[in-house]
Amino acid sequence: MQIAKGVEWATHICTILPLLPPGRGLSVDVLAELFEVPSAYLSKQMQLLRRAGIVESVRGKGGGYRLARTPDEITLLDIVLAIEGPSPAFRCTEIRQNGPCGLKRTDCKRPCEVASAFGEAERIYRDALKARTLGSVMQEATMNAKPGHMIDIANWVQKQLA
Amino acid sequence: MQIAKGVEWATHICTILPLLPPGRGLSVDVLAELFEVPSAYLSKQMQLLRRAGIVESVRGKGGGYRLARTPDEITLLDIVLAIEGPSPAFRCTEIRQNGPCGLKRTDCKRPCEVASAFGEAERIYRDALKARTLGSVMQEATMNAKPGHMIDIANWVQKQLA
DNA sequence: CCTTAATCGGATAATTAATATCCGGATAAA
DNA sequence: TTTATCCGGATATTAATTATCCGATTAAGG
Repeated sequence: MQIAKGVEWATHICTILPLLPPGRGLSVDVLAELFEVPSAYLSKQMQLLRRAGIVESVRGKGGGYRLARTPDEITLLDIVLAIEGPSPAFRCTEIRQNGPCGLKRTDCKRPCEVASAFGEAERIYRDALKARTLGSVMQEATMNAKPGHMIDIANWVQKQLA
Repeated sequence: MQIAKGVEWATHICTILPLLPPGRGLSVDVLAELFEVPSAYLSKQMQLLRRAGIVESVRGKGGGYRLARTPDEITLLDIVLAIEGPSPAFRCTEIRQNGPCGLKRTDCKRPCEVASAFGEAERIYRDALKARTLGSVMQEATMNAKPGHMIDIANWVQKQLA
């Protein structure tokens, strides 16, 4: 069970975007350089974030990406769902309907108990991600950061805009 | 993020094994037939369960697999860890150390806040799986099952032993 | 002792998912 | 018009999952 790398990238990037002056955006190339990730692939991830309404894009010269909502209105679950899609991690293949003792379709109105159990755990997982906002992650990161580090980033970002 | 199919198979199989007479085991071929899953691959999954101490194997003629503990002493987390291994789903690649504003290794004593947030959600997920025993899943399945279905399975299993 | 039925574990192949790149088109600023 | 940027489709590469095969070992039963 692996979470896509794009989730890590997207989350870090979303913690950086609020450092921008209002109305401006950061290009994919700048973001890719900031975190040393492949630009063409990152571009795909940013498009997923945009379709999910987490970031918005400005096309053309001087364009780029910026947050579409405030960090407090973005949860980690939003990011996971944007990058990985909505399908649950546990895939029930209904093997209870297989084999010599398999149940008939009509006897399977209720979900399989095994699938239910894993589904419930996954619901709890998603609730935990839903309860964690980007804002709270940023706040924690700012508190723990080496003094001046956030300012360094903000300055570097500013320089890229010119 | 996908959970291996083997987790589904293993869980269903572990709910069947307690139907065996004490001291007997079911062969991989019989188990594979019961659920219509590929026998050679299932064999690998059963070996993983054995190494995790969830089932025990008896080699040679008349041998097979049986539970190594009571269903109440086996949790869904045990099965997931046995099949998927212990590594967490979220992989932190320390991208905070990358790029022009990257932190130095020595400034990264604490875990990254992004990784911590996802790690905490995963801890909650695992706790949920740990709280769910095979016994409780079996109990629920028995209550919801079509009357006589468990007996059908038990009878079919008996027949295979002969 | 020999045959049969079973697991064990290593090697390997096939399939699918994740990661990554490229390019032509659209858009907007200068 | 040129330049910088996102958009989306196509495609390639790499890794993970799924699957198979086979020789070795073990144990039961005649």
